[in-house]
Amino acid sequence: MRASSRVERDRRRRMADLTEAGEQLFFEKGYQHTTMEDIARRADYAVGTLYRYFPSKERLFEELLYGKMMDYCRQWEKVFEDLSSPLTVIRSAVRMKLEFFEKERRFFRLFVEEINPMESGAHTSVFSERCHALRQKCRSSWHRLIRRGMRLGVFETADVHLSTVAIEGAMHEVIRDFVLRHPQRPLVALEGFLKNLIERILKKP
Amino acid sequence: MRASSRVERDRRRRMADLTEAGEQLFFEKGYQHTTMEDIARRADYAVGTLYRYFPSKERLFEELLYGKMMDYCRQWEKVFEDLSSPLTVIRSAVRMKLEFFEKERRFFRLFVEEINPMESGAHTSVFSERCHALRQKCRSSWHRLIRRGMRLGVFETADVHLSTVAIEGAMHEVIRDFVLRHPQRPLVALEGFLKNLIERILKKP
Amino acid sequence: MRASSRVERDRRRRMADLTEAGEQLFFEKGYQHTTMEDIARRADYAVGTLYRYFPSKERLFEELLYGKMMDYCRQWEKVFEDLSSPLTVIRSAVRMKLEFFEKERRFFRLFVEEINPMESGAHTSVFSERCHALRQKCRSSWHRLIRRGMRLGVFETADVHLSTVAIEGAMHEVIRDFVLRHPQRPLVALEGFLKNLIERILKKP
Amino acid sequence: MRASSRVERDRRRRMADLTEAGEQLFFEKGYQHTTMEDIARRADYAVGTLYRYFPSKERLFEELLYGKMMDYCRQWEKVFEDLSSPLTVIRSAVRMKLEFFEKERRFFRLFVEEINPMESGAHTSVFSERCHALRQKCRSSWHRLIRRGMRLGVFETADVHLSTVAIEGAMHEVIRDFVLRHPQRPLVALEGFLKNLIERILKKP
DNA sequence: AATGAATGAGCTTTCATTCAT
DNA sequence: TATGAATGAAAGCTCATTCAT
Repeated sequence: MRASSRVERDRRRRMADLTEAGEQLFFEKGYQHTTMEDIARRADYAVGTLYRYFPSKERLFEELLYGKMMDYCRQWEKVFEDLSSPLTVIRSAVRMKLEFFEKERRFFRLFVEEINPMESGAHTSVFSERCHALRQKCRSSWHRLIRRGMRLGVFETADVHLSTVAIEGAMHEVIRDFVLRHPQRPLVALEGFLKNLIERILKKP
Repeated sequence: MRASSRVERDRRRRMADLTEAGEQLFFEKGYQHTTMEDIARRADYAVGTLYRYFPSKERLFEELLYGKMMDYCRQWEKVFEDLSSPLTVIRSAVRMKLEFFEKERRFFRLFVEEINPMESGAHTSVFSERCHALRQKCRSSWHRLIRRGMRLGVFETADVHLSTVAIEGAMHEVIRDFVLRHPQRPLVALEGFLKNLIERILKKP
Repeated sequence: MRASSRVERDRRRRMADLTEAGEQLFFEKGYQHTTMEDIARRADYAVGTLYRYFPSKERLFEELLYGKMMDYCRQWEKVFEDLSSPLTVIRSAVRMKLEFFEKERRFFRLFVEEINPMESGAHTSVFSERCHALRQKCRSSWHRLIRRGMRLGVFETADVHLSTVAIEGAMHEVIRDFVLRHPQRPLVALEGFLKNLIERILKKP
Repeated sequence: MRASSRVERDRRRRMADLTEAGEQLFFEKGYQHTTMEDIARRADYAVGTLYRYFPSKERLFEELLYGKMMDYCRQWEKVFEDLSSPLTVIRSAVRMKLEFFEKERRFFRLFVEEINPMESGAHTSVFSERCHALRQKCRSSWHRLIRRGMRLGVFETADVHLSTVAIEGAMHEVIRDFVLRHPQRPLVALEGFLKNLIERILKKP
């Protein structure tokens, strides 16, 4: 047990090394222009080794993506466990999202450039089932919050799912625009605007 | 002059043939999986001919994109020339967008899957200067409308640019979600929701 | 018509160049150890060109094989058109086979080493449908001849198919053994033995 | 001696485990498509261990082949020790061959698909010297039998070596054809045909 | 101007073998 | 002695682009 757990831990660490190298390179050169050899070299392994850990380039990418989404999701859900006023939760959610994307600025770029569109993916299979599931989970938190707000009479009655989608679309686009325009400025500058935006979308006047 | 204009006309027609073939195939198989030979064959030209009209695959794509954006932009601007109540203009704009994307459902799929993310394009050069310019132009119409609304006291005071970005992000995401969920239903079903959404974002309570 | 026939002819010639290079190399190094690049280089083309003519290495091999089998089959059938005494036909067939394999010594080596076993091919798909069909055709000639000989009372009654198979197996093994033992001696030395062999297998005592 | 013989016995057993696993896999997936890792896993050893017992994949295969050929040879020679009428010996030999191949149907498939052609082996070295030697030994039995038959005036005078080769070629091809056509039927069905075949090839009319 | 055969660098993936533990 | 992670050369195949006709 001792031994196998060390083995397992080492394996995890190596996978992390490799996805880390992948992340760097995907970010620097884009998914298409990153080769498996690039990644291997960056991580200081041989190509063959890569294939001992990931069955394909696509799956390596998926693993990286899933890992980040897990992190994000965990934090997101923690925020929504808070059962105080919906408006408070929204503020926390906005802040959490900005902080996460701040820390993962590189990943966010990757996300909006390559991953998000893959979701619709008639032509790719990178956005796997389990990634979809995570996305659903995050959206469900929104659903529950919005429904609670409606029951409390704080939020206007409207299509819950569409509202969620609209809010996410708006936030992502605003963050993206900001990142592109002000690559150096901290995202937290958007906090006020986004909080207001969501309130306006949801709140009973 | 006579002759050269006929020549020019033929040239345009051929370019249209080729971008049309490209559009079909990019939609069917994705940009990456469409080859120049595919396009040539579909349009019933030779590969070499393609290269007489477009210097590269990327530029062919760009041409296609630019053409669609021009169409879109022209209609968009016409809508915003209307100087009646901002709320009326919004309703027209929503309807126009939905109708355009309805007619160009294929293109819209392409847009959200492949083009939109290219905009940020550290890794591609498909979203050209002139495409950016068109996008700016469309956004400017929003800017002007929102400012007018503010002056009229109909709209709340807020960051004009960010509001524009938020509205566009929200709309695109809602449409995308709808298209994926209900590939057959007409987009016009979203009209009410979107109009309300924008009003809530902008209107003074 | 004129032009397209020239084009077609050129294409044929090029395919012949390439299969010829393939044949040489497959013979020299074996199928497995011959790379597409080897073949391209030998034929003085680029790898890509190879793939304009053959969709895969396997299919290139199959084409080569099929071409040879066609040649063989054509000559074989001509021999069996002769309706004189079955024993005369057998003598012609033996001579024809020896001459063909003499001319195509290289190919015969390839045949017994790599192709023949592929026929059973649980693990390969090089021996295509149409190759099977050709083999059937050749065997049918034997069938007909043997049946005729039986009707004429010259041949003993026995299982026609099994007899054919036995004769072919015996001939191929004898030729193979001879080729390996006496790489320089002409195959025609086997004529007498093989003719006798077949007669003994078939003839009424 | 005591200890080392136990060690030696264990070593034998392990080698048998490994060749057994190899045989299964070579049969299931073909030599080319079977990897050393497959074999190791099937036999429940580590890859490295495989290399402690066999210096290469090729040699592992050779070992397997040699083992089977030894078995075959031993039985074969026993049959030919019988000094009764040559025709009786032929009948026994046919039966023994059919029984052996029946029991080792898997191996026979492997044999005709992959091993037999390797013998001529310009391109492989699997059919080793010692395998050749065994084959020679088996053929020598035929030689002796045929010569005895000639001396006894039962067999026609003919080239002894070529006759042997012809008989073996015919038998193998007939069995192969039968196995492919009737994967389920017992090979013993061929006994009559093969015995007759050989008699006709050898017997004085 | 139109053609389409030719190019060849580049990709992802495989697997027999090694060697530190 | 047994292990199995690491290796890396080499394979088959693709396709944007060129250029002689």
